[in-house]
Amino acid sequence: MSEPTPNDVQRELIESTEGPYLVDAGPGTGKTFAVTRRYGRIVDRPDVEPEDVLLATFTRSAATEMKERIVDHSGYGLRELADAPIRTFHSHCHEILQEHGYAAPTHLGLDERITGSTRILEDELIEAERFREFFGGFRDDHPEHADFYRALSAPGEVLDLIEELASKGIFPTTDGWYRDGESHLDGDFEAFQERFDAANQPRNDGRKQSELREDLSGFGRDKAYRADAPSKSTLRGGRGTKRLDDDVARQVFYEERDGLKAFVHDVYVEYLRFALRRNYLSFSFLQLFAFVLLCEDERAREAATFEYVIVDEFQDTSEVQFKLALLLSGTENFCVVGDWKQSIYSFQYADVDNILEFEARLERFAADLNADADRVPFDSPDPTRIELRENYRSTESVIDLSERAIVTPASSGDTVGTGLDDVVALSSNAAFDNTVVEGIRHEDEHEAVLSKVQEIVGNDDYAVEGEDGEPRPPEYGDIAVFTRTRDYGRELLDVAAEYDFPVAYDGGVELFRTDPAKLLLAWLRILESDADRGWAVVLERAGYAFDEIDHALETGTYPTEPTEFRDELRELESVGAVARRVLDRYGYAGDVADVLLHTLQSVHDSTTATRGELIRHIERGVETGSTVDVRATAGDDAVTVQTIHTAKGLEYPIVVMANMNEGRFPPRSGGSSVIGYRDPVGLRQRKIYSEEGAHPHVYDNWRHDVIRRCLPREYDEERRLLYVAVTRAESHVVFAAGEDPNTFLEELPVAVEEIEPDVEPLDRGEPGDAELPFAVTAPDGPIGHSPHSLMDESVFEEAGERREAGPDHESEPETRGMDFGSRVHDFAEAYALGDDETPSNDHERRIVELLDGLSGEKHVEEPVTLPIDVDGRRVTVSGIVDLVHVTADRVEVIDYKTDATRRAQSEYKKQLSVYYHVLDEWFPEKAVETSLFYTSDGTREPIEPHSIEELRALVRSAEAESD
DNA sequence: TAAGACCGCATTTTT
DNA sequence: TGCGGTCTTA
Repeated sequence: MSEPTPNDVQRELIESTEGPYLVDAGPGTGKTFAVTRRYGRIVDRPDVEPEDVLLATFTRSAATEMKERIVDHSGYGLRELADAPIRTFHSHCHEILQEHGYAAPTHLGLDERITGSTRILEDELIEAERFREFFGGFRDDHPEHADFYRALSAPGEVLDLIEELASKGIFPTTDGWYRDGESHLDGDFEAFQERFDAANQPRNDGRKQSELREDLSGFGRDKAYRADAPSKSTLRGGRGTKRLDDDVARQVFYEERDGLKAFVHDVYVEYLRFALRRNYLSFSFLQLFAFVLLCEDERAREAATFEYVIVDEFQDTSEVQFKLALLLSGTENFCVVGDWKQSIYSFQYADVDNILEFEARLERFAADLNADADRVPFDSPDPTRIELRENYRSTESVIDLSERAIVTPASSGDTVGTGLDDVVALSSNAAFDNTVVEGIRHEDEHEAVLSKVQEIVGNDDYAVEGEDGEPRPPEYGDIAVFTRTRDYGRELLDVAAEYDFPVAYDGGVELFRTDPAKLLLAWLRILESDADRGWAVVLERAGYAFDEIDHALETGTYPTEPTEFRDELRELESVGAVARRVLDRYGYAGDVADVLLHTLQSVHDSTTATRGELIRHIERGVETGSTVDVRATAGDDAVTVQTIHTAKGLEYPIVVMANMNEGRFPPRSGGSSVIGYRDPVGLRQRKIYSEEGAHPHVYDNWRHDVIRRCLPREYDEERRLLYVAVTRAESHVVFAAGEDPNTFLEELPVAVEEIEPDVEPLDRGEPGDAELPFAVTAPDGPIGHSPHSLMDESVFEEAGERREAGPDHESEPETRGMDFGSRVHDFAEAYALGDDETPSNDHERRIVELLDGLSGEKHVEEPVTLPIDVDGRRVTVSGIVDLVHVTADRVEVIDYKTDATRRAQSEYKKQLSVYYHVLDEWFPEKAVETSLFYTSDGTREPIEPHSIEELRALVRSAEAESD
């Protein structure tokens, strides 16, 4: 498409180069066009050189695109702009540190230096490993923080916190906190109280309790608090009470936090030191040191400032990036461009308030930075606001739909903070508007999507705009299917492959968790040692039943055909050749297979890895779920499948928004994080330790449980995600759901039609899955003979159904169709891939038997019941065994929870007594030991189990309680 | 209207 | 583990 002439608003943006600007640039409004023209206009002036203008972007690809577009429309060539500061924040920070950063750490009191050899650590897995290593040493050196180690389940939680603090501009110094960092850690009581009061208003004219009180109806459920916590009824007041006492706000906010702050401070500053000594910087530390340097070193700042600063995709910037941008501005010529409705990277610390509260933040940040020195030129900034309103991408109907989407509640009870008033209305200038917006629904959602696509292709009802501006019937390549999750995308690809359907995946793939990778791993294991775990997978895949495989593994006699294939593989010299043969055998072709081959080949080439090392590499990849980028091959007429995040910035004539099913992202929360930071409440600890007693124990923090319920629920980002998806569409939007459409789909003005999927298989002449018809005699005859594989759920569904229908299933009451099937499946797959698992039913025990014996620790979730005679009556204690350690002659249950103790987990003695008896029952032939296991530091302490008499007493009292 | 029991479900990805 | 939603009971 040729570049249009700018409209009036674009012209204003292009020509108004002096002073601060906030540009609201909605989707399809020609933002890149205007920004690159603006840049060109600035640098084309005789007194301005490219090095006077910073154009900061969020991603490398955006930077590259900007550069290319500028080259097209300015007097500068690509070569002249090669070193121009058109880059990401991170690479610019790197640049600054390279040039002036040598002594940057000294401003925090650190003696270490940043040198030319300091590396940027890009791989987050490697960083996590380094941090674990660091944290281990830190624990040894700092016993004074022992109380906090006990509250952590993984060091990664601390690293997350450090990165979050860094993204906010909260840094440590060797003897305290940088600038006003500490005040942020303390939080702001007034701000908190406001939220508390808002959540604590009775509703329905005082007839209904406040939201906060209602939320706290689960107070203490599945929790163990210390004795000083108020009881649920004390906290909430008796029945009929409508709100919490005002004093609760104060009670929960003010809490001893010095120890916590000291702990976080020490880890933070020591990790900075560790990284510098190891000569590396993480992405967040890059920004941290650049910020400190620009703040403290006037000469460096003067050298680093620009006459013009333009920030693209401003809605994706973090707080510290906003401040960095200010420090880099030598003048007030500061222009930010973005669209708050497309801010979907909060997990990346993007802070949507940077753009929503731009004016206020600009003033506040500038004032903060100028508090003790004259650092930034913004005196009383009065930014001009420019709104790009003309949409060049979509029809009016699509724009209308997107504007509905941004104000649609994400769930029942979700209140939308923003109204349509906050949305800059866009107008379309599409040539025609024949937009179809529809919803389809069928249980087999993948098939439904594919048949819909088939219906659309070549159909004039879904005509799209051709090159000449005239309508033409759509092709596969015009259609994109968006999903929230990679998993869904992968499932869709699998189904599409069955029909030979032209689809291409675009984005990150958990490469080593794909079927081709699993099969390749199996064959490598076979080549290495004829490993049972390899053969089991291969034979499963080839269609053998458990008994047949059992027989083969026991006797070590494998079917002829795969044995020959193995020998054939042995002849091959390179791992790459092996991989290619294996993938060929199963008919794997296409993007994923290509990337797998490429990845493995490059590992092998670069490190001359042995086969064993390659196996470990894949195993590690499976464990960590590391992803590799797969790009859709351009030029193919194929449907693009991608996550919404990947699709940002792209456009397609037709968008299918898939997986509009019940179940949303949980609102952003600390997850399993124990120590967290939230703006109004500062640094908080979610778990606390008991300080007294022989058995230090970690409890939940009741204060935190109240506080978190006062904070607003964050569904906004989901709405924005939907907005991004819809606004990718030029002409048509199709929503697709499986069983239950979600609230979004229900609330939008979209008719959802129940359709009958009917995908017509295409034959594009590519190899399909190879059938391998060979048989082996099994001793007891096959359980079943349907083709199945460890990767194929349907087999286990069948197995489950058969079992349910069969005569001998009474012994396993929890056996239920799909549920059962997927459990066996998960088990078999996990086991085959090397996870430790303990069988919980006959099927699983069989799998283990046939996949060879296993010793060591196993996670199980086995419900157990222990019948005991109490006062002549037979009662049952029930619970869940969680973690077992088995060796040849000894067995030990490490973690057991009774149903009662699931609610109050401190009742160690009761637990131990119960599992002591359970173990005897389970493993009559092995010596049974009991031990106490603290997750925090891995130590085990023996405890005397209760006698059966004491146990009876416990049961009696438990019964009395429940009466 | 409130409280309790129970069930099902647990991300996205860039530097 | 930990929560939100829904269904059941008070």
